[in-house]
Amino acid sequence: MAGAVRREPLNRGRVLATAVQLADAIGIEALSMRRLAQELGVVPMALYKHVANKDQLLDGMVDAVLAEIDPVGDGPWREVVRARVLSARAALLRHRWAARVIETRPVPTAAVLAYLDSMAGAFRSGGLSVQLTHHVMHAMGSRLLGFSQELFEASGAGAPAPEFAAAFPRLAELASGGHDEASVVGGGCDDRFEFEFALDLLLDGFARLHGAGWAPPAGG
Amino acid sequence: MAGAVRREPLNRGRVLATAVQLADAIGIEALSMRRLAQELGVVPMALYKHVANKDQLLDGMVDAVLAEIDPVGDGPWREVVRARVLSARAALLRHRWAARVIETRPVPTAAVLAYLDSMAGAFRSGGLSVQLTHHVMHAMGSRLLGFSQELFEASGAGAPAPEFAAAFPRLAELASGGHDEASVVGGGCDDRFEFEFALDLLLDGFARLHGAGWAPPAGG
DNA sequence: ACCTGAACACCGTTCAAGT
DNA sequence: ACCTGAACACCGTTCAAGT
Repeated sequence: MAGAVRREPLNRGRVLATAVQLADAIGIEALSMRRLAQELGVVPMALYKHVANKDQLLDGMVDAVLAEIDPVGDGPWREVVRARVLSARAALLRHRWAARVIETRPVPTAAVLAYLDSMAGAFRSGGLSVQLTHHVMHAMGSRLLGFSQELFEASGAGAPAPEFAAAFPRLAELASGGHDEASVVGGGCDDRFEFEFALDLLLDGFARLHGAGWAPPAGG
Repeated sequence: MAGAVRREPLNRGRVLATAVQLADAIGIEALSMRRLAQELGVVPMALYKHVANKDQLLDGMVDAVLAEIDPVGDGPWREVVRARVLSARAALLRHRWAARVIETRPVPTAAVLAYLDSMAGAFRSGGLSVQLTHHVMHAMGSRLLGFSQELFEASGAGAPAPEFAAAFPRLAELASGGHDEASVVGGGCDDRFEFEFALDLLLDGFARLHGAGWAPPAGG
């Protein structure tokens, strides 16, 4: 107990793990280098010995989240892809800020590329041609990583306000009628159902094209 | 010429129009209230008479871009939706920052809701049930507005670097083989083709479900 | 009615030191 | 080798004035 307790020295892993937890807790927009330093009981500049700058911190945080996704499994390509995407989705739901950060990063990290590479491999191993796999990867887009941005938040409350229904009648009828009662506990909508609906629609489409011997359009 | 030239007074429209142009020119991340004020030859605080804060400025900019999208046309729902989505895509390509800002806004503006309402109306007018329209709107996600985030930029150069190909062989083969030569001028990939591939796959899937009398799953 | 100036509480980051 | 302190050039925004 003589003098201050000797802090265990920082390292990159501790910086990243703390950044992930802190972003989970306070949101990504509130995560600053200064706030993170404070959380670690350190002066802001101490972080720069372990992380080149804030961009590299964000990249490291993304990689930490990706590391939580299950590896590709065995079986028919459709099931392999489906299971992995849902595993990715589970990881991103544990860290709500991650989808936005991934979208925002200008250059993908090696871990993101490795993930995408393994997904392309799953389609190719299933027998899809290079060309079809290329288009399929684009068509999946962010769904490969288990997310797709929502243009309108589920917005909690069951029935829309009267002014809303008057101004946007088509949206209002969707909000009230989109799910049968059994699946809507307390109003709102079943995000997992919506995600799987689109995912399966896409996978069905890919399977159909593949089964029909899809080839690039002749003209160009 | 006696004294300073009298500046014409600011108004909300001029603030928003200048903000849109400035974001086109310098990028959204460089667009600050201070930089915009400078562009208008005015002190930063002058803006706050016409726009409550930066969030409201961004909302106004989004609405300005949405106003460039063609209204819904006449015809079969599939064609109506397809044409409108491609019109939205054209508007968003004119303002590359807009997709990111739309994704980022926590609450949709009235103009965004009106747009979505009209798209829901297009599906409903085509005879799709409320339930199917609900899922269809979710499945379209940001594609309703003509964009879908790319996890990897087309990344210009035709053939991937050798180190890349070694580390990510499945991605490398897609990069080189994804398009036939006629459609790939100078390497890279045809974004419009990819967008329409996914769009048509989804629309085909919706039409198939609708034609087959799709109803919500029995169990819940 | 519209614009200004100074100030506040924040950012990420550089540089030159401390132990 | 690792951490610190002071400083720089930025943010968005409030408040109290100016014309």
